[in-house]
Amino acid sequence: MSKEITSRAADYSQWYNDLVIKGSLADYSAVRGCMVIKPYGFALWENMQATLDKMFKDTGHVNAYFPLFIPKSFFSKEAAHVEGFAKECAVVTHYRLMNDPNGGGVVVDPDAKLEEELIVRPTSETIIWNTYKDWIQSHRDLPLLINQWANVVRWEMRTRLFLRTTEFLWQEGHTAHATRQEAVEEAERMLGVYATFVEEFMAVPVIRGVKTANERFAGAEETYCIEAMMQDGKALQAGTSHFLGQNFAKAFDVKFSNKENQLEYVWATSWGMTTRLIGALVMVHSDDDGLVLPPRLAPFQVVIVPIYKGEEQKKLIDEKVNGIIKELKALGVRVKYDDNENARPGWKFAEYEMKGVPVRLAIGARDLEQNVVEVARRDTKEKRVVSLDGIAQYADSLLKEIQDALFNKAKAYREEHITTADNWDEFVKLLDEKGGFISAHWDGSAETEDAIKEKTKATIRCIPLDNAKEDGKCILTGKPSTQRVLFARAY
RNA sequence: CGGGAGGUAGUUCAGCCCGGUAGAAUACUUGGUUUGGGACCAAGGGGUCGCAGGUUCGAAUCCUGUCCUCCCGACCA
Repeated sequence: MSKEITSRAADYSQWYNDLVIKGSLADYSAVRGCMVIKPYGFALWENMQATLDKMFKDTGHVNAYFPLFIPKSFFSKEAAHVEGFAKECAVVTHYRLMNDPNGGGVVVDPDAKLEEELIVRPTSETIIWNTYKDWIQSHRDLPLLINQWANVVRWEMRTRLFLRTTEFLWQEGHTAHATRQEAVEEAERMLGVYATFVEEFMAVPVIRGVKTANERFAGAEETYCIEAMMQDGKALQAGTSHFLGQNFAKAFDVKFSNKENQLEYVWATSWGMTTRLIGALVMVHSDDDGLVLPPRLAPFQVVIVPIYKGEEQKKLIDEKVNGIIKELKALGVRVKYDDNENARPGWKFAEYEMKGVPVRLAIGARDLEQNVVEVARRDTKEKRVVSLDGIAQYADSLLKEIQDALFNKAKAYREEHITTADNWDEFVKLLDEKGGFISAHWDGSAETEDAIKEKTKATIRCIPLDNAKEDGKCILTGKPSTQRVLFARAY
């Protein structure tokens, strides 16, 4: 990487950190690599959770909860899985503290050593499949469609707010099926759910695809993914859905009797989305004035700021605003009336822009006289004076307009940043100067993929699902290829 | 784990090179005036300068060690 690109990346990181912190989403905590999600950020997460949870239930899933701790031995049952996760786990070795006999503090009681260490889950496949073994006997027990909302811990070397924290919140779906076909369909269905959520609610366009063998989840036969493009031209994996084949069923001996009374291993999927998506939201839509949140997920969709001198004016404004709030709520709009006397209007304007509230209404005595209100939209920063008559409907339709505008803007940016490259020089130049996805031929071998990563830091983000077949030559080796794949530098 | 930067008031940082009473902005408290884009005036509270040693009459400042944080890389959702 050139010096210039390195410093640009650092600037972008700084920009991103500032947005997250000043936008009141989260902050660093006292614990290495962990963050505190603040109430505003958590409200955003709750909206995301609620939306996804409904989508899961609409597709037949139910929620359950499995333990935080996983016996170490469970990890040795699936070889590929342990290979993928063993290096980055927090391990519980003791269960008691004691006063330090040498003075002051508290130390781990050496007598309280656990017989078998417990792993703080980095993902729950093992504990869940150990449980499924007891739950599945017959084809009548299938399919088993379960989701869990939980926290997991991965001891990553380097962390970034939301994008890669030591502890993060997520949902993980774990399903069991009688046939390969059914499991594959489930994995594809959930990828569709994710794509719909990210595009329609987060207003972030994604590319649906499958991972190459190198990038596949540890223990999966196929990993489906959605890939998004950030404003700095780097890619971000926004969700994955795995077809696990019979790997975990075999590792944990989960068999069922089919209709012919023959024992078969079940077929599995798992799929997950995390608080990382909040980072994606920030990186895709925000600008130098702060966050820009999509209306469908914003904790507050409309904020109303009164401007007044004296109690009398305030009273008149309150009266009018209460009516508007009622109408907005009837339309299902999340609205906040900020009549806090301690902050002045200008301060509030800046504050809500920083927090990314999609629509702001400013209403003062002057407006009341003329029966109007100032409407400001966050995405374009456009201000317009609008009649108070029908203002709720106006705001509501403006929210929909903003939602669409955000998606279209992000999509236009994404489209501009998918470029084809037909030879190595072009490929490298695009990566260094433009970034984004680069559509290029690859000979299909893991060695070539590794070599490209080694040379450029770019990885194959995905092989798009609707990929057109096209004969060509691999950009690195010149060997024949049947289709283009998407490369990018990624988070 | 490698490379870089840094740890001083709640926060952001100056002071360090060249040792001599602990600073600014902002935030906070009180009072007043303000209120259409982060107001102003006045008064006030708040820091064992990351930690431990060393040099010195004297250390935020120099030396040694150590811990932690951020950024870049490797790893990853």
